[in-house]
Amino acid sequence: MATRKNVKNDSPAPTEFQAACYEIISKVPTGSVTTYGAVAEALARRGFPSGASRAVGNAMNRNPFAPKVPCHRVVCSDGTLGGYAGGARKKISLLEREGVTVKAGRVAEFATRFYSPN
DNA sequence: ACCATGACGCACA
DNA sequence: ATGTGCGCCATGG
Repeated sequence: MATRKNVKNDSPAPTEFQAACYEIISKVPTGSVTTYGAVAEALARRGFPSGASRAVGNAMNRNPFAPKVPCHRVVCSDGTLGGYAGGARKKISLLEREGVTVKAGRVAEFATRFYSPN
């Protein structure tokens, strides 16, 4: 039985940053959405550098727990969808399936749907 | 240790 | 309202 350290792991353990991201996103309720920037702020409150919205996107992209972790509920600050590892189409499906309407690549009633993580 | 990449955000024109 | 450019941070090679 090879020791873990000698085995090449396809699913590397998440960094502290990523773990924090996933934890935060997990709190976003069904039917609501949050933004990369909002998550970044929550991270800042947790001691991480502020303004890491882009890094958050990176973490989502590498999210090994998708769709366990609802990363599809994370959109851009202007209400546009942003990206999705499974394809934009997929992201839209998941959202609408949860009651979130997407119109012209943008979340309908964005301000109302928006959820601020803590 | 350095350079390149990317699911962002914001200011400007 | 739309498009372009620049800045920011965490990762991977």
